[in-house]
Amino acid sequence: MTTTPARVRLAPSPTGHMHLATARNALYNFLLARQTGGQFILRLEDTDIKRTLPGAEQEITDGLRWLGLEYDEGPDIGGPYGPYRQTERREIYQHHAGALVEKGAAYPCFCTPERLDKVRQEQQKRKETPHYDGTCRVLDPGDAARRVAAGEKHVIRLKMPQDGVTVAHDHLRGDITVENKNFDDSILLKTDGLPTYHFGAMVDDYEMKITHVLRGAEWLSTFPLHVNIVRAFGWDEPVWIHFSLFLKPSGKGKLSKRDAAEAMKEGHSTFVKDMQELGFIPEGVLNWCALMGWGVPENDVMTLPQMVERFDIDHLTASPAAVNFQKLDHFNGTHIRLLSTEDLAARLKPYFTREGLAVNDAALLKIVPLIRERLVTLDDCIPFAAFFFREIVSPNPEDLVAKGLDAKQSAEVARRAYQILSAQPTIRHEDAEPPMRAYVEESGLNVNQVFGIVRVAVTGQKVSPPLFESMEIIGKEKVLERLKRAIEILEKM
RNA sequence: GCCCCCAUCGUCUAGUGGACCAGGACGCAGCCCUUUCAAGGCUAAAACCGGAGUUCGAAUCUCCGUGGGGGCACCA
Repeated sequence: MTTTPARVRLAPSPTGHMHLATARNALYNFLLARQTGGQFILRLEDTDIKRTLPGAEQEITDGLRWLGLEYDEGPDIGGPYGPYRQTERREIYQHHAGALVEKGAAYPCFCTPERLDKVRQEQQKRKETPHYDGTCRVLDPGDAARRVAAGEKHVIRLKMPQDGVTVAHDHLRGDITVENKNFDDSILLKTDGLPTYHFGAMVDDYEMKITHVLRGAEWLSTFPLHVNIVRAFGWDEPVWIHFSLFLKPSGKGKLSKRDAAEAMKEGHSTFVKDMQELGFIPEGVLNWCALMGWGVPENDVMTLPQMVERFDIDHLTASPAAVNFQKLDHFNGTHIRLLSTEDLAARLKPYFTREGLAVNDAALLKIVPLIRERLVTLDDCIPFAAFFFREIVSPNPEDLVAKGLDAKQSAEVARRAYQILSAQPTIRHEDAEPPMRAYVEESGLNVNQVFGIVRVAVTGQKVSPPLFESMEIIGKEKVLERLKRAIEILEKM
């Protein structure tokens, strides 16, 4: 276990919806920070102006807060190493890029995008790997400096070593060795003066004193480049960890936008913003995400504090993981069952309100224990408990007819139930159930038939929480009213 | 095409050379409980990608295959 405080960061681009994988990455970073008493930092990699989407930053900060992954430093809360948006850090990158050019480790490049495109196309035609041809690498530094001073458009490229190998060390995967001839002289600073991801991230990780870079495996192929940038400066390297990617449920390819739409049809999503609406709770989502890329031998139901305690960067998984929404359902239901009655009631209330139902708080507190173990998602409270808050229920007439009986016989059962219940001083379940059971005995019918009719009459549905406890909450008056209405329906059949 | 990464039940995973006829979880099947639906309890089926090597001993180390994934932008 790491004991020195870790400074870690989540560095998303505000270019789309906050993805599940971002949540998982945030979680792992958060866990390491909390476990070591370090800091979790949010930094926005917003250097691709064209792709930056309004609202995307808000979605990320909202998503993190909803999940309970509070960050210690970030664009909206500031911190000692700000600003935390890369577009606000231009001079810092320019300063560092200049230093690299000074050292001879980088150089200005005046090639136009059009020329580069042409070169690329020709290379592809010759079935070569596309790469920068090095035209400006060999320019005289003095000439280049004069052209820059004259205001000529240019980018800054890293002067990569051309022979030998680069060995980059990943904490999870060990040494990754790549021959340097496979590298390009990558662009560090774009014509617009903003850094590319590669450069911006390395500079900021250094400036922000990041100790552990925990990110997805999509960065693995550029990892040696990043290491070369850090080494060109002579900076200390952080601990690098590239964890597993999330794959489509089929395991074929990484999650895409299309998969989000597909998942929505089944009441799931790969976007964090949808989770709450779909009735998932942060505890469930977090537990689910945590176990894709990290395995525990036993007791895999964990709350955030428990995860903080047990998380271990030495036991992460390197192989990609196919997402399994059934497992999300399972963890969500499990964590719902772990909530206190008051907590669950408070979380359920908005879902009733959303349906236009007026919630009686005292009743809700009594309802929660009845439906708790039936909920997979919070919005399941509607099919299970909406009837408590409706004035009338409208049962499907056919559902009122018990199996093995006809409408007339069923009406008779309902009438007897009405008599028995109206004769009771109270409708508390301990009072109401014994006489009803006695009636079942003497009638020769079975409990399913009798209780089934009453259930449909009183709740309006075939599936409901336990009948007598439910009737107690609904109240004698309403129960009798609903029974009466059911009798009328049956008599008309 | 080139480069890199990965490989245990259908899926997520435990496993760091002997404690493994491979453990847990989801899902699936059966049973129990039960007024419906759940939840819960019990039981079952289900995996070390293939081949060489190292070793007294390999799921674990090495190599080669195969399969899967990621990347090859003035995107991140």
